[in-house]
Amino acid sequence: MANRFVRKLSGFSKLTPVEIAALERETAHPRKFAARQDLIREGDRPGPVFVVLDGWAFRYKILPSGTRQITAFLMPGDACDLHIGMLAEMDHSIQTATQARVATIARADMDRLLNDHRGIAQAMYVSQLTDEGTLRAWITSMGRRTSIERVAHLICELYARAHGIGLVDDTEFSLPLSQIILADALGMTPVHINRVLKELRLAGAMTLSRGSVLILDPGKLVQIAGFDENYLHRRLREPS
Amino acid sequence: MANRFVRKLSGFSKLTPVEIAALERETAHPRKFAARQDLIREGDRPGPVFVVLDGWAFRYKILPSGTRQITAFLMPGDACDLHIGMLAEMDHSIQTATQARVATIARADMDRLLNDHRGIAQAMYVSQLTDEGTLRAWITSMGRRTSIERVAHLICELYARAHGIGLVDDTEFSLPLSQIILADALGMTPVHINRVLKELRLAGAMTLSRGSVLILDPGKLVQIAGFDENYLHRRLREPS
DNA sequence: CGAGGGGTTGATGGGTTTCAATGGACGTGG
DNA sequence: CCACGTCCATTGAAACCCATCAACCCCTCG
Repeated sequence: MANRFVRKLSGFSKLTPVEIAALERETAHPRKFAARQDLIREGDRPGPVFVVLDGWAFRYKILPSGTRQITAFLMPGDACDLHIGMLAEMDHSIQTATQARVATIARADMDRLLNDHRGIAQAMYVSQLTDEGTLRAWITSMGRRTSIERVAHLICELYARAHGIGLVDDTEFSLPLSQIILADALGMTPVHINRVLKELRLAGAMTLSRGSVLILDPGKLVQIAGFDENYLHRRLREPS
Repeated sequence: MANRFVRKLSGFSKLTPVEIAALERETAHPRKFAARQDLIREGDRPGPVFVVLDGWAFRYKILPSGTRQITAFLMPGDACDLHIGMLAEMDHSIQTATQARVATIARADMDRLLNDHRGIAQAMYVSQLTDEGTLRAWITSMGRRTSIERVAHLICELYARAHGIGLVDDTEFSLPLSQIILADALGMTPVHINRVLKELRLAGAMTLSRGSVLILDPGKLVQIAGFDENYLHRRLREPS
């Protein structure tokens, strides 16, 4: 059974058995990290590419005032930027949210993967465009959606992404993130997140408890969020 | 004299005369667009890569309610994503803000540029990482900065970017964007943008009038914004 | 000269933050 | 096995930032 990374990339491009084997070879020796550990910090000189195989992590920035803004969640299968090694320094930090298994791919190995395997390159580039689309969707949420719409939209996104890598059990999936982390991702206070979650529960749309989301009414949740999954680019382009 | 696109890429990687010539050849025949014209719309099938040589454009998304969120500004020298042609459909729209000259590079030509010229590939990848860093900076602004900090931060960013392509005249630069456009970029209302600009003017930090920004007190503006330009990646990585 | 787009200012209301307090869940050590 | 500390979830009350509504001005352009 392929690991989550292979599974995710397979969703973006048809991979040959040789390509799958190459990816699994490069991620065969992950390292274990405890929760709340920085993989890399803003200002650090970038090293190898990180690939999260199990557990959750997030990208974040700290402001002069000390407040934190989370800019992305990394779930199993997600990787940081391919060309990270070209930069002089990181412009953000990455931290584990839970215990996690993380593989690293050295710059030279990454270049070889991209050059030798057309399918891998294609999948990774689409994956990168999806990450950018997600950043744009987050900006749109923060700028123009109300707090309840924002929360609903994030849950829809995480559900769709978890579904893509086989992490969803019917209408339920594991979301081991505290309300404090959700607040820092959505630009809200933990207090208000709590009230909004209560509202979504009372509306019969969804519940979040003990680290797991239960979707009660998918249609209602999507409608509240105004969710359109096109930015996740799960549909492959057909040859013209 | 090299065009703005070449000038911008030169800031990210040392380009050989051959590479510069190749870039100029590919962008030698720009097309003129009037203001307020969509270059491409959400849902469209992507075509060639766009390169803005003169004038301003922006990426945006429209929500179900009809409100607009701008997710990025394209100033002279900026391009849309390199691998846009791999996607089945666009997840956002791009529109000119002013009259503009825009070149297009076909997918095959772009692949050739990237494969044949190491310097061009490097510059474009760093440029892409910069775009992503900018998206993260915007998320951070929208989530955790007050309205005056947000406005100041955006102006700092645009100043720095304009400076990089030689568009700044000492402490002044052209910013042909209406307060309505700024509002849709910053997740605020035009009314409130207006009040914040007044506040920045009264504080002696900057003024914006008749399409041009005048920085009165750079230190004060940077301090209000909490601006750190590291995410623009203007410092090249030194060999290890 | 009228129409339309953009900039400016005032008054009002509401969505979120802030401050504060309580209780539950969990792990650790006595 | 229970006491204790810590982290997190939850709820209430009050303050505030910003959106909303509305009016008026200026400028440009057909």
